[in-house]
Amino acid sequence: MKLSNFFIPTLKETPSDAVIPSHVLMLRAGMIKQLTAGVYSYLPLGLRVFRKIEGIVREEMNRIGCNEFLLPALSPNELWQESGRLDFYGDDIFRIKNRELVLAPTHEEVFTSIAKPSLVSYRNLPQMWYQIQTKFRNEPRPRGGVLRARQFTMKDAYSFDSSWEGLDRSYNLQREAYIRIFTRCGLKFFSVTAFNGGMGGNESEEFMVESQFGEDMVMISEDGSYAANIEVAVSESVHVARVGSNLMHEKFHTPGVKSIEELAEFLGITDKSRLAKSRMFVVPPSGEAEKEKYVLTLVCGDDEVNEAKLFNIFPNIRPAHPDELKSITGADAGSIGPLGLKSSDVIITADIRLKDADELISGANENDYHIRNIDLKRDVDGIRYEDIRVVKHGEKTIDGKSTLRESRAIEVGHIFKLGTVFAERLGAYFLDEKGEQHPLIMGSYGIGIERIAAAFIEQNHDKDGITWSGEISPFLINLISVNPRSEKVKAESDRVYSELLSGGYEVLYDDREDVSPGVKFKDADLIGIPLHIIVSEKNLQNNEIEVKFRKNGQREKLNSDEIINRLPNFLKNI
RNA sequence: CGGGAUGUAGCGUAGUCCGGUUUAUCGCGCCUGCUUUGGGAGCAGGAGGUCGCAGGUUCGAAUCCUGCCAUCCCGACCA
Repeated sequence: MKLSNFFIPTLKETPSDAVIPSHVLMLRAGMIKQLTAGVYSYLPLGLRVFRKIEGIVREEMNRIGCNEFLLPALSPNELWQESGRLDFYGDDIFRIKNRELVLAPTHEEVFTSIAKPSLVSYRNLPQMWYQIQTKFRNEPRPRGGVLRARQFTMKDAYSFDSSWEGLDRSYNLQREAYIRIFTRCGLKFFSVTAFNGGMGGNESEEFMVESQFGEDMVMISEDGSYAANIEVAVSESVHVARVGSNLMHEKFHTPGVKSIEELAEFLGITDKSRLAKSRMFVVPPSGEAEKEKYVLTLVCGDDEVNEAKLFNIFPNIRPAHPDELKSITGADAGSIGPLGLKSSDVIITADIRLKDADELISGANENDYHIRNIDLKRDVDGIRYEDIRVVKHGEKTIDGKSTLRESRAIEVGHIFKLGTVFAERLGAYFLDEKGEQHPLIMGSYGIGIERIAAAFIEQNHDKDGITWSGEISPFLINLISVNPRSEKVKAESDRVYSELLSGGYEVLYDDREDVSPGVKFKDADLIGIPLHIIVSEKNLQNNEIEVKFRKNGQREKLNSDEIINRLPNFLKNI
């Protein structure tokens, strides 16, 4: 490709809207251009990278016997009502105003609707289907360029099995394909156990790239034996010891005390573990016959409730609104607790750290009053103990052998075992060997195409620009004709270019005549193609041309035929 | 949706507090000519603006007031 007719609008200055390195560099290297918040045009150079990533994904999906589809982005409301997700997604789904259609944010429904009339016998199973397609999500806050966009490309795959063992096999095939994909893309990555998002199913793993600009918090053990999204992470639980004094609980006046910090200060203590922190949640009714339920959570004063963990115990749970709080407890936030609740429909759930703890202090469900000497074992009937707290940096792993470190990461892929939720909701059943009907057992597997590119750039850049390597580089070689106005230089660069092309190399040829050498070198470093070949008057006097490795800046001057002969070796080292 | 910030040419910006020699600043980029060609060239000339939008105050508004819109950041949210 000749740069003189390839459109790469590089920018000398950092656009003021971009903050994180991958976003800045994608804009500066002319890969993408923002159209509106969270929506990007892919320019020729960026598209080349995204297409390469798609190519790798496609190869690895095909390798495991996954069938490529291409489904529409437009999708009838009816289908989403059937699965219950029109309401579930709420404002996050784009709706078409003049038709009963949505722009699909994902494709479980549509794929299942295809499976339903076709995968009707165990003889049709298993099947694995995928597509690489544009997704639309009305993200409340897009950020980081293509890291979180409202329109983006996703590889989404779905498996259909007739048994749970079959699901395990499909899941593992996908899992292995993911490892090959991210490895081929040149990412340093790891996987973590993850939140299933409340969509049912059991096992779920996210593929993560560690980055200070990532949106996910993960807990990683120092010995590498454990990694989990903070939403599900567990640690060795340090129990609050039972004192056994059997002191009677008593109410006391705490004027103006609203937070655990204020309570600790009021009491003049620093250890907050016995200050039981209470929060009220509401569980919506799951069926017509059911009533709304309330859940009061208790964690140590120095802990936080993990709402994702809570969601797994109580589906669709949400925090109570202030007015609900008042009517359920009789008090406002800051004064609520497990004793003396106004409503009798409250399930009290304490974190396992507080199992059978006593001498606790909590709100009295009366503004400006707290109660001391609460004994959960003695005073709270029907209390449940669950792991509902957020794990903290520096805690021990659950086996006590290593220490957990908190880190940020970019999620580039997510695989999980959906189970039968969708098949049941959409009525996709098959007959087994005995003629019995069962719902299809599904798995769902996603990869963010642009996110891989962004994550790669986060891991591979320096002060001058991107440092591509491996299979996703837009080109392998950047041929720079330092001064093509010189007949000699032009003739030799043209000759080298055609030799490289006939050798099957992907070459970006900077043949621009009206641009100074400095601009060419700066652009080459910014775009970051791994190997530069430089043809200049100076070197030609010694009958030489030059190779430069973008990443480490190493250079070598040699006769041009020799360079071309040694290219396979040079390219091995990038 | 809460909190913060910003909006001036393709990009980056000065001016805004304290309204008036402002014909809106400067750099990059762009156009023309000449020179230049190993790290974002030099000289000369030139084009390019509803100062986000709408209203208001005023003799006079980029500047003050009101409303709206857009973009970014933090948070909430994000199977």
